Amino acid sequence: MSLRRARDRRPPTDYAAFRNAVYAVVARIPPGRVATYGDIARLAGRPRGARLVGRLMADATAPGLPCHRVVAAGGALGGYGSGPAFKTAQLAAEGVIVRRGRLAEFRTRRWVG
DNA sequence: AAACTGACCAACG
DNA sequence: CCGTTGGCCAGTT
Repeated sequence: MSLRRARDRRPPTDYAAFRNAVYAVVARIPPGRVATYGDIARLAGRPRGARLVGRLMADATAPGLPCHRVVAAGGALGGYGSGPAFKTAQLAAEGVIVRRGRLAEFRTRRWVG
């Protein structure tokens, strides 16, 4: 059989299914809690798909999807279509404080399913 | 078809 | 605690 790099690329996942899985996971993040793009990717079955999750969030049109609860690794804020100030405000409304682009208490606020 | 582009991430210095 | 670097993966040029 042909050698494949140990790096072991892509389990053959189809994008549509992955997208649905991502939406489903994001919808389950409780208010006042957050998950990272990488967390979502992993929970949706694509451990190295963090960037794809970012794309999906950027494209997401689904109303009511709490994409503001999806943040970057290490407790950084991560991006947001309507700007970081808006994301910060939405998090603040749930009691999650963001200072200098960092989440306070990220460790304990993080939701891992 | 090759190069570029992200709402990313971990390792390094 | 910053900034850089290399890797990631699908869409867009």
